[in-house]
Amino acid sequence: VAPVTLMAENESTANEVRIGALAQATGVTVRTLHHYDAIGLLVPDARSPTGRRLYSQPNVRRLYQIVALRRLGLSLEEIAGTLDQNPDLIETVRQHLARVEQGLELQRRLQRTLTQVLEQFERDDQPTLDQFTQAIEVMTMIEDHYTPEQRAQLEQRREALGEEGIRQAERDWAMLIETVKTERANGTEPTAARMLELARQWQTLIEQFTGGDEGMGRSLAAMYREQGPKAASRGMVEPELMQYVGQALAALQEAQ
Amino acid sequence: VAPVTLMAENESTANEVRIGALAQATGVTVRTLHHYDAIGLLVPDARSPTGRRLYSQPNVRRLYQIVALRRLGLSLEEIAGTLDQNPDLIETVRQHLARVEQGLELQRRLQRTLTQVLEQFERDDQPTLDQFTQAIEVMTMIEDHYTPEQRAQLEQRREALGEEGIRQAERDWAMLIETVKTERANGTEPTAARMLELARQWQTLIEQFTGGDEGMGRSLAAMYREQGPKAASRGMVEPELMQYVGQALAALQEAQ
DNA sequence: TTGCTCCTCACGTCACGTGAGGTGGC
DNA sequence: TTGCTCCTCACGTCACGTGAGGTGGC
Repeated sequence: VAPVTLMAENESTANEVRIGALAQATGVTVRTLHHYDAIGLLVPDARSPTGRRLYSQPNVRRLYQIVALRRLGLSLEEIAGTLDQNPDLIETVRQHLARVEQGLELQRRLQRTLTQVLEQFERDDQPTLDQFTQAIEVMTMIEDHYTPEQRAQLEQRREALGEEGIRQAERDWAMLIETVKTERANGTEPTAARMLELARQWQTLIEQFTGGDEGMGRSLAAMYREQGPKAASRGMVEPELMQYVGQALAALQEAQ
Repeated sequence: VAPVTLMAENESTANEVRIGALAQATGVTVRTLHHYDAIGLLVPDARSPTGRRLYSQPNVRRLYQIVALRRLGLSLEEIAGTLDQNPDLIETVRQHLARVEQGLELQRRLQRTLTQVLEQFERDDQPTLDQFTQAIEVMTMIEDHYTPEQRAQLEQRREALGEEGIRQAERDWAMLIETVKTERANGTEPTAARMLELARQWQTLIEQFTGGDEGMGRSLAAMYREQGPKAASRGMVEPELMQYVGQALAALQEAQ
């Protein structure tokens, strides 16, 4: 029996390749070929009497195709579909390209967010975790709600203001919000004269931020609408307070 | 017993949040919070007597931090490390940015490969799978071995040649290779006059491809060295034939 | 009694990597 | 007898999604 077995194994080497040789030739691992066999993507045409996988020439050709399509980033399932039901190849690749480009856009966004966050803290000492968290949320919100041009404008304005200017603006806002809160707690009507004056200040601060640009104003408004006042203002303004201020702003509009 | 239980549950709502409310407030799913609990990333400070998770204010704050860091694309493990052993945050982000940029470069490469492959077949009828596989391998090899400038040059040359020109070049190569194969099979010495003439033709075809550019020639040579003649020539030239031609080219050099 | 919230398993995802334990041919 | 190739399980990866089956408070 032994010689016959030997013959069989020897003869087969003519046209059939064993797994190790195939792996080496195509640059994939033996384990990968096991996997492709298991999922039915590439099942060797034959087995030796001792159970070894024997890959035929068509098997080898198919593997080259698999490897090539894998380079394009297609999933094994898509590859199987492409090879077995050969749908429109061009169309498959076109769709895949579209996916890749979407992914690229997301990555670029992430890159911008990371870069901006870094820039903001690079010269500072270590920021606290909460400062950091805030910065990330602000950056993400800006990416979500402003166009590239608007983002460039915001960047310019920040540079023009400088660190001190930004801090001053933050203080201005904090003070104004505190004052409004007090009035509300005291039961002042939103249409009262004192509140109209505060609403005017509110408007001025917003205009300082938008630079009087209407599109910027709309984006800001959309952000408050979609994220809610609390998130959009980084926790500084509760929804109820926003509504109160909204009434005062409306009254101011009418008065003008 | 019942009233006591009720009291406990009611009292706790003052400062502690249940999982549903927390999920809604932060925009994550309940399942995600379960997961963070399971891996120890965010373990609620308390449980109600009936086993419900009760998140304290510090728990909530931590979740906000987790969500923010997750937006940057950090893994949960990295987030845990950042929050618990607070290493240099800036440095962590800087390294992450570097990784993201590496990924971007790979994606851009893939995008180029896909675009080129598409361009090559878009106006044609459906190419065969093998033509397609070949094109992918060629594109990948070009991405691997040529600089962006060289790739632009190649692109220009292709456009200048036009489809017919490219096909002609391919025919020229195929014929020359066939002729050389025959000489070799006939036992012609690589230094024989007939072979020197063929080597001269070989050189001319290479120069046609490189445009006489030295850098391009070096890249081409590196490609043949690193990938092997068979892969680099898309199966047209076996290593033995390449060696034979190499000897003829060397002899030609000396003769000149 | 009927919804709603919450609980704990537990499997599945994608493409393999990495042992573990064993067999067959030089 | 010693390497080397090959074989078949089977667990692990990452961050959850998605049921399955059950409980407690309005």
